[in-house]
Amino acid sequence: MKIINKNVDYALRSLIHIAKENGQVVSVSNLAEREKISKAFLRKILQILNKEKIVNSIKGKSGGFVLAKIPNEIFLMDLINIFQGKIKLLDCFVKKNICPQKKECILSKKMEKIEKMLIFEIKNISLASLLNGDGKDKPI
Amino acid sequence: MKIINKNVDYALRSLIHIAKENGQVVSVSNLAEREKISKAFLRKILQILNKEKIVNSIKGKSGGFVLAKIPNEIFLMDLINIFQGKIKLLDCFVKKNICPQKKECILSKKMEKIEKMLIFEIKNISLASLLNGDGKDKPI
DNA sequence: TTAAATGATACTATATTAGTATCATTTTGT
DNA sequence: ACAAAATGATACTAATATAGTATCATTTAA
Repeated sequence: MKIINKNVDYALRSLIHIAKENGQVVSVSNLAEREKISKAFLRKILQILNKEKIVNSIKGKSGGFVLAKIPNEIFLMDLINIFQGKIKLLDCFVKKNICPQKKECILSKKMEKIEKMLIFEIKNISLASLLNGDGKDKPI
Repeated sequence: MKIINKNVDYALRSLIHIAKENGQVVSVSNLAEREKISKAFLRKILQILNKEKIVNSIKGKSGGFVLAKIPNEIFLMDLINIFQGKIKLLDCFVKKNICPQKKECILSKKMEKIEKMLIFEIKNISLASLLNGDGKDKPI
């Protein structure tokens, strides 16, 4: 059971790559070749990142992508939200209320707590912190 | 993006239901009817829980299932492991080492930390704590 | 003016999850 | 004795999500 899928994986690698170019335009061809990822697949991912304003695109020959934000304003959480949808530990429990004998479902309460904690932690992982290696994330 | 699937959902409901019967044998027919879940699907789930020694089965007419452990020795984590496999935030990052310029992949380190925390929290959610509503789990 | 890039979008393939069905065996209740 | 009601094992189908490919249109620098 993996939590993070390939879209997010590749998106993250791409962003790391682009960030390291320090503002220079990076094309999908370039990225694909250097990261050894299918070009067609990467294109789709970068197009989405563009729509979501994580990167900006430069059209035409010698075009490509640059970051649309500084690295410490790009979070792993954003990528997960974009490519996998909002994290929910469970769909059903809260709605279906599996412990109906209680005023409030105990499980759902516990889950909410854990969910919040998980989201809080992931939310703090910025691209910057992955780049510079100081392990520091943007304070809240 | 949901983290917990239907097998785990239904397994948990079934266990809660069985636990409340206080040692009385509960058949799948009974469970299915009362929880409004497909009988065939539930059967498969209970068979797995039996193999995994979470419940014991009583064969033959008026047979069914009882808990094989006391409720505070049954954890949500067990169910997730059984039905969804071990939780991993990522498969790929650690192996593929997406930041090869570093001695150790920063992302993978961060992920490991979060993963451990998540597992720690989930590990402590016992069936007992969902039943009695005191919110207390078995201490470690 | 053409080659190399992205934009939009439709399509296919694979894997996972969800759900159904069936035959065999066990065992209680009549 | 034996039929009914249960589980055991297992194979199968359906639906959904993930992964990956392909194509035509548009843009723009060389």
